[in-house]
Parts: sequence; structure tokens; C-alpha cells
Amino acid sequence: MQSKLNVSLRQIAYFKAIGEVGSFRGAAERLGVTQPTLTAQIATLEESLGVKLFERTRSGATPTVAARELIPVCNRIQEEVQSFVDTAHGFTGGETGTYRIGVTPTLGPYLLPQVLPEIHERFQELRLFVREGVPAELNQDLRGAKHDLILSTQPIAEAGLEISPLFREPLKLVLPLDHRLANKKVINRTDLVGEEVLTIDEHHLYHRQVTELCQTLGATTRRDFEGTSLDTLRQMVVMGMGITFLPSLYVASEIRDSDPLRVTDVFGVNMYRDHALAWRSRSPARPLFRRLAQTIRELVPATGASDLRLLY
Amino acid sequence: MQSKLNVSLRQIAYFKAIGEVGSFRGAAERLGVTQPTLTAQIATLEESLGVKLFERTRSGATPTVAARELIPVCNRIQEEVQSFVDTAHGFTGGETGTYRIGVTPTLGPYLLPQVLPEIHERFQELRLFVREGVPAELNQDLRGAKHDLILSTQPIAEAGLEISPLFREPLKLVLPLDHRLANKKVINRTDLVGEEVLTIDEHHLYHRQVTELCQTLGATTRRDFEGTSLDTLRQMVVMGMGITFLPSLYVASEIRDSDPLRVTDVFGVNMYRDHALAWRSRSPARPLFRRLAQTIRELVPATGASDLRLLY
DNA sequence: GTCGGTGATAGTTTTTTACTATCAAAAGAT
DNA sequence: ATCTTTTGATAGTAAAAAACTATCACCGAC
Repeated sequence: MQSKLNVSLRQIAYFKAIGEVGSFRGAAERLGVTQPTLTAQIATLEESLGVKLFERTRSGATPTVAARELIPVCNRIQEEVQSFVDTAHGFTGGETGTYRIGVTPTLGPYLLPQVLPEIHERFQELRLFVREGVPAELNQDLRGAKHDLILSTQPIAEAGLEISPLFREPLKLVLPLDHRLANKKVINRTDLVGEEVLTIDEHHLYHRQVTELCQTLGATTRRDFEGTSLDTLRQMVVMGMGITFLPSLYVASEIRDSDPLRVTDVFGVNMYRDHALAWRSRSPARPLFRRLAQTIRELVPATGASDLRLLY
Repeated sequence: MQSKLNVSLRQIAYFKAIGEVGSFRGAAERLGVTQPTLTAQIATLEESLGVKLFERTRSGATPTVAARELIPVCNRIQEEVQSFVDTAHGFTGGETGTYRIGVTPTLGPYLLPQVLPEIHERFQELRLFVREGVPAELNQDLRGAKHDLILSTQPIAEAGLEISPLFREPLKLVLPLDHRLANKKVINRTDLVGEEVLTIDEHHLYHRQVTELCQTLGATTRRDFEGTSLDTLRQMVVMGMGITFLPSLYVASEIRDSDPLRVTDVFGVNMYRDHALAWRSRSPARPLFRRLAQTIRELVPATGASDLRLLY
């Protein structure tokens, strides 16, 4: 490390110029410095390296054998430095690079496929590296800089973060076709009293949200059977193991008309969850993330779920 | 060029260390400088590049997306600089690298094959790029730094050069077997009076040497037929077009017992030429060239020509 | 002989780097 | 709530490095 720091990029540029021009004075003129500067710097470099770089004659300076072999290395160093500068300049607009975005498994897979193509269209040099995690994990990893931003469900603990609300996603009641309520035209909240609702396992925020909803409806959550994903829940409902609530985006994305399921609202009950983008409030990429959130809000109405509501 | 010089190797080392350690203070301790030094240098680098490199938090410094992509470039720059230093250090002993040696066509091809294997044995990192030229050319190209050293025949103009004499090479009289002197046991100088001697063309120093020798012997040089090389001379003698003088090393190397030629000395006449290595007196590789000359002198007795005499 | 062109040298000035001392901010402990 | 600790930032000073000015030494051309 110390031996490297005894060489400066300036010395390398001076060395190379003298090699090309063939005299100290000529190179000094080309570089816009004085000849004694070059004499001193090359002498320092020769001392540092322990080899003579030029044979000084009255007619100029002739590269030694060592110098002739070092010139191509100089070129390579300068190329890499130029690459360093060029790469950095590529980030100047802030819309370049690979950002790590954490998403929840109950939202990410059903929203991103619908917005990413247009995001790519609008931010062509931007790459998003998508990783899934439950909201508690996402929050922690965002704080620990393992993610640059997260797409998650409210509530998101605000400390140290900037949170940009995106949209409100309703939850749909999903029944098997042979359920006693399947053919009821309008389902009220009283119809759900005593019903057993399937949910996914505890460490998902979604579990808590469904649990709280059941409490307000007088329904219960089954504790003996729990799904590991929304897909699992859907299959369990199809198989007659109970009813469940599924997010609107999931329904629009994954449930077909041919599925033996009834999907409905519950009259008089607002069931929903709110989603947001969040990033560290000191992140230098803040302006980019704000633009990204705005873009997602613009794209949400065009998704398959027609009942999403924008948040500001 | 200017944009490159706004980045220093120090800044790159500081940037990389902070990225690895994760805090300015930690990196300062590791590098043996103070933390405000790093703050100032990274701020300067960020300003120069136009991008933020770190997100500063209470718990340290987190690399931005730009920084994450620039770290591998830092590694490459440092590798190239290390290669620069290592390559230079390889020349420290002076016995490394490709030196351009100019040789005369009447000496080089007959001496070098006999000494180069041992030279390579003793100087294993040394490479010699051999080029042929007549002595006047060699001398000029040495002065103009197109050659690093020359193996040539005396006299060599001394100005600005260091000349290391190597050895004295006798010239042999070569006759066709059907020549009137071919069966004479001892040939005297008077036997050559009036003889026509073949020689090679005028721009070779060898031509002048043979011409002067003929003048002292009362012989003449043929002007209507001249060879272009020593091989050509030999063929012309075989074909009966005249007699010639050939250098001892050539005779040992190229003339077989089965050739229809008589090779002999001339009694009472010392015919020879002296060879030397020469280089520019200011060449930084002077010590190496002196060792090389000494090595050649040591190897000369083992050549096929047993009558060479060393010069000091 | 003089002239002109080269790199080297010595002293001074300017610029850059690094240090010292302190502040501001935020998280964690009590 | 206050206090402590740890982080990077800031301002001023000191030290080191780079660059400049002026001159010298040398040598080849004329």
C-alpha cells in the first residue's frame, strides 16, 4: 500500500508525455508546466521506483528499456481512471445503477409485473434488484442498508425513514362455491359472525391484519390450519377448508372466472390495507425514489385491480 | 486529461478503505490519518465526480449505489499501479528487459549462435533483439537510440560511446582446390602478388579491410564481380572465379572439410580484424553491458574458431 | 570563437494535504 | 427526562508537495 502511494497520477502523466514527445522541454510546453517541474517529478519517480526512466542527452530524453515496458502500463492506468470518472458521471442524473428493493410476498409479485415494464421505459438506466421479505424484515434490512428502499404495507415505523404512500388496496372475501353464503346476493358483516377464516402464518403482517378484521366482524381465525402464502390460502378455500380474505391485486392477478370461488365485498365494511414506498431519509437517491413513487402512483390505475385508491 | 488529474490515488485508497470499513473514523485509524482528512478528501472527490459516494449516518458511512459500482474500478486501478511498480522493480538489477543489439552481417550470424545459449543461462531475464546492419549504419543507429548496443568491428568512432573490446579474429586465405597455390605447402606474401581477390560490395567495412590488405600484399581486388555476403564469396571461390579472405569464425562455422577449398594462413602476414561491443556512454544500462562484454570474452575461447585472441 | 538548445540546480512561491480543536446530531443508557 | 458516547462536519493552522523563476553546465553547429 505504501509503495503504491509513492506514485502519483501526475507523475505517470508526466512520464508518459516525455516518452511521447522525447524531451523534457517539449513535454513541459505541451503539459503547460515548467521544465524544472518535470525534472523534479521524474527524478522523484525514478528514485521511488529504483530505475532510470530516461537517458538524458543534449538532444532530449531517450526512454530506457524499463520505460519502454512501463509506458503500456501507464496507458492502462489512465484508461482505468477514465473508466472510474466515466462510471461516476453516469450516476450524475441519479437514475442509473442497481438499487435493491425489498418487497412483501403478499404485494410484490402481484404489483411489480404490472408496473415494471413502464418503469423500465421511463428509467432506462435503472435496475431494480428485487428481494422478498416480511415487513418486519424489510424494515430492519432497510435500516441496515441491506435494501435501498422497500415496497411494503403500512404501518411502517417512520423513524429515520421517508415514507411515500402509494395506494389503498381493498381485501376481498373469498368463498368456495358450495359455501352457505356463496349464493347470497349481498353479504353483511353479521353474516360472518362465527365463521372460521383461514390466514397465513403469524410472522406475516397479513396475519395480524386479518386477525384484527375478524375480531371486528365476530369471526375467528383458524389456528390449526395456516397457509404459507396467498396461493396456499386460495387452494385451501377451493378445497372447502374455510373462507379467507385476499388482497384485491392478488384476486385480479391470480383468480380466474373458472375458479370455483366467489369473490365479494362485505356490505358496510371497509376492508383494506395501505401500501407505501420507504427509504432512509438520508439516502442520496431520495429524489429518484420520490420520482419512482410518483410513477407507481400513476401506473396503479392501469392495473387489473380496478378498485385501488391512490394515496398522497 | 484534466478530468483525470482531479482524481488522486490517495483519494481512491481513502474511498476504498471507507467502503470496506464502513466508517470514516474506522478507516482513518486503519490508514493512519485523521478523520477530518478523510472527510475533506472524500468531499473533494464527490465534488469532482459530481456524485455522492457515501450516505453519512450516526453509525457510519454507507456506500451509495454509485460507490458500489466504483469499488471494483478502484481495485483495478490499484492492481495496475501495483503492476507498474512491480514491473519497474523487475528492472532494478538491470538484467531484465528487451535490449536491441545491432550486429554486422559478417560477424553476428557466426558468433551469436555460439554464445547466446550461455548468455541466456547467465542472464535469464534478459532478452536481446538482434538486428543486422553494416557498421556505419550500426554506429548511427546507436547514436540515435535505435539500438541500445552494437556488436561491431573496429575502428568504431568513440565520441559519446563506451567501447569494450572483445577479441581479435584472423582472416583466412581461401583458395579453390584447382588453384596454382592450392598444393603449395606454405604460402608467402610474395605468392599473392598480382592475384585477384574477390570481396563483398563497397558499403561493407569488410570491403575496405580486404582492399587495404590486398594493397599491402600487392594483390588486387576484382571490381567486376563482388559478392553480397560471405556465403556468396565462398560460392564464387568454389566456382573458380578467384580467391578471397574469409573471417575465421565464418570458416569454422560454414566451411566443411568436404568443401573443394583450401583454407590457409599466409606466412609472415598478420591478417585480422578486432571486434567490440559499444553503447552510449550515458546509457543507464552501462553496468549490464560491461558484464555482457565480459561474458562474451569468457565464452569466445569455446567457439569453433580456435585462433581468436581476447582483447581487453 | 559565439550561439542555441538541452536538462540540472537552487531558492522562492503557491497549492495541496494533513492535523488540531471543536461542534452538531443522534442513538443508547440511566 | 438527562447524560454519555460515537459519528461526521467545520474552521483554522501547520506541514508537505508541487510549481515557478532564475541561472548554470554542457555540447553540437556554425
